[in-house]
Amino acid sequence: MPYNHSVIEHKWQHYWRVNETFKTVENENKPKYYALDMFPYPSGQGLHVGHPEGYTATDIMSRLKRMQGFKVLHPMGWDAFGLPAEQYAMKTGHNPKDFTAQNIKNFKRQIRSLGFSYDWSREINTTDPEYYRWTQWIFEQMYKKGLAYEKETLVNWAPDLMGGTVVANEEVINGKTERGDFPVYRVPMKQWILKITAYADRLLDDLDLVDWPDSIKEMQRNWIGRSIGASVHFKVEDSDKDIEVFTTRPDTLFGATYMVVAPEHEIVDEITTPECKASVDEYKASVATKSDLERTDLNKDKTGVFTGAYAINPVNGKKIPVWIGDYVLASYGTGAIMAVPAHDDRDFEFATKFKINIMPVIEGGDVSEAAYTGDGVHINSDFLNGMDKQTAIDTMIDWLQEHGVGDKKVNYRLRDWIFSRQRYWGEPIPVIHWEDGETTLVPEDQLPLRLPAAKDIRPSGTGESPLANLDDWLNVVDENGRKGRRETNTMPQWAGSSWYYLRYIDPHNDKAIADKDLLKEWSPVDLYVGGAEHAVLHLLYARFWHKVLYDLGVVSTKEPFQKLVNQGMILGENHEKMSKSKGNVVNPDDIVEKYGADTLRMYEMFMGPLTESVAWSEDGLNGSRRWIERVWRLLIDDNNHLRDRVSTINDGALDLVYNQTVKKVTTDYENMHFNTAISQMMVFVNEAYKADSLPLEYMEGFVKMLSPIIPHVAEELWSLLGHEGTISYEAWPTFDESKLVEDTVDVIVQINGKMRAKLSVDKDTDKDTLEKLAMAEPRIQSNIGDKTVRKVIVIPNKIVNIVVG
RNA sequence: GCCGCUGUGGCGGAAUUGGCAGACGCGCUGGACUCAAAAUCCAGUUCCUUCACGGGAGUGUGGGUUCGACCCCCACCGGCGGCACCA
Repeated sequence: MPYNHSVIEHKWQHYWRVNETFKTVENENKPKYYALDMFPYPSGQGLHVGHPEGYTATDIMSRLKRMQGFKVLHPMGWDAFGLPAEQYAMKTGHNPKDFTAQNIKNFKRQIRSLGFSYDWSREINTTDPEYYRWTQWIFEQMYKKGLAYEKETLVNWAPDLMGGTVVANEEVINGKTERGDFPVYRVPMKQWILKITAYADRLLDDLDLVDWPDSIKEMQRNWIGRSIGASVHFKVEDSDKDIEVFTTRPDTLFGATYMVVAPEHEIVDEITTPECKASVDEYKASVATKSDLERTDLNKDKTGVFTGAYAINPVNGKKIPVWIGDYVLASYGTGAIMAVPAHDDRDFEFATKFKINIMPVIEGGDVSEAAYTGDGVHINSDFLNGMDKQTAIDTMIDWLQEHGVGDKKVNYRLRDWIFSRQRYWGEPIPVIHWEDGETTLVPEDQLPLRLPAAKDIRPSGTGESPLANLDDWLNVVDENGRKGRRETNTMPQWAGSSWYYLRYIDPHNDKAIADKDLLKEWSPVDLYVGGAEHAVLHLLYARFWHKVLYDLGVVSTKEPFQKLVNQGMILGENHEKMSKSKGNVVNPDDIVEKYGADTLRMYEMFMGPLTESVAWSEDGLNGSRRWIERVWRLLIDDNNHLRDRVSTINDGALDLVYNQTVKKVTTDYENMHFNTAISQMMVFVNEAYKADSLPLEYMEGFVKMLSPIIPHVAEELWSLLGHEGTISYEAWPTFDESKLVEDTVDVIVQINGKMRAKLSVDKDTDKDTLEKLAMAEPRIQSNIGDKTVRKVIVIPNKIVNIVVG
């Protein structure tokens, strides 16, 4: 019978399900392996062919490890809060809960059809109250530790998104929202904030502990953006006010010829002179209405106005003007800078435009042309004269400390995480605001604070979430009759995904986020696979929460994800990103139906390295299908019986290639080089087709090696080879090193580095013999001709290179 | 602009430590099987040159180190990703 994917795949998926083949067993005396996929947001569009690429990779690793004697945790779940469900609900009047449940059902059907070895008894869903109960619990622990606080702050307000909502810095791309591309404005609002900056150093330094792609580590380092410098205090002339600045170049303090303060800085109104008040107010107003995009991208031209005030440069007592300008950000450092136009490009541009004095303090460059930002000998700098940059920096910091006007200081580009969202479909923040001004947490024993059912979700119109419309839920009264109002903000989508990998370890625990011993047994995640788009957002937040839980004694590892792999993108056949509008989207359902899940899995692993982006090819897919059929025909005849060629007779013809294949496939799998592992198995099959007899032992080993990639076919072949039950826990094949040793080797003979002949000689033939044999080759002789042999390099078993000239 | 990655046949991609460039697959060409076609099996397939043996060129470009470079170094060009007034 020819290979019938549909019958086989249904048969084995059913078998795995009823036998609970992949149920994780705890407390077994085996090494553990935790293989995790980034769980999906169950969108209405269903699965995309990009999803199974990463899922297949972790599935191969899970199946390999089981056969290598590991206990494996390989779960799946749903990151199901999120914007699209709420948008859909608002548009249609449906409930996001029902809509989400329906999408999950479809996603689960699709994922199951691909034959992944998930332990579905551990499935989690971030929108399940029994799950978000613990998301809220973690928030409460943060609140108690002072890591969650409310503050009136400048937020990224996107009035056109979902009836108006606040988005995190990380969700703003070029001054527009990541989702939907709406303009973002900076407005003050009271928000919940998580103090991620308190962990900045550890988030940076502990990157050294994990095995992640360098690019991701680098992106996180840049995002955290630690810079070391100094703070310097400048007195405002004729006032008791003081302006503190942060600078990485305290060595250039003698070149500071003016200061700039962010327009939003509170000191602006205090120091602005009456003559300048009108122009300052006008400037502040114009800045306030600008979106971030207009302040940055669209307007590279520097703007600003003079406040009328002067500050005193502490190092030389000179009077310098204080300006305001929006090129200084209120949110970084102290919101004020000392400007050194001679040695900073931005200050140079500003000073040139406003004709402010430019004073060089380092030799090199020409300050009439451009700022000089390189190293050099300091000049015009009193006690720093003659020093290089680093010496001058150290000397100046000492001076500032001695005179009490400054100190060494570290600053971060990373800002605290604005955690509130003005949305319905998210975890309610478990907080009550009382009429007397007190703010309390919902007591832990009353968690989860459930999201109220709502038929009609509408924007509140006030900038608050739709929860503000739901009076029954909103208003509370305590035992003393004190009235309170629930927090109407909900958590961002990143909340549930910041700790889900822990819940899989003990998903039904109603006493704790997970049992402490089980957390110890399974942490950390050994392999985490997902897209690079989460490089900073999800991965930084999850690391932050993990460290908080570490400090609370909940988890025992410093880092959550030991090894991280980013799979590449699967592009459309036209080499462009798959999208509906381009019409190049491939639906996995169609592929599974027509070719089978095994073909899809095999093709996605064979098309190129896991980490690279590769274009889809229907021909390539078809080739994978044909190879599976070729494997099938190698072993199975037309009557669905094992071929007679498969027997216990071993004539030795396949010894070498089989042992090579076991060795290469094993190491390639372990290094996740699936494309080359497959090509080695293809080589093996090509050899097997030429062999007279197919030793049973080798065929069984081969089927085992196939099983992580094409598990349904492998299970069926395993049965046809005469075995009962599943192949999933059979011992991984081993190779015989002695069979890999060949007695003769090919040695290349080169002339001036160009290959001219090949010698087939006994292994370990000595240098002299090799040289003589090489010289005796007719082709070598004719190539040397009448030229002089200058030198002969001989590397036994490899090469003879004859240098002539 | 800055940071990181990347560049190999008609296509997807291999090449462990500096040692046969192009494994494996797709496509294409030829042969076997067939009345015929499809499927399958076998063989060939970097380019130029040669009937052939052979010879020459060749891993984005230019240079360098080396007996020998896809691999190491320098400069440049193209592609992808990230950051982008962060003082």
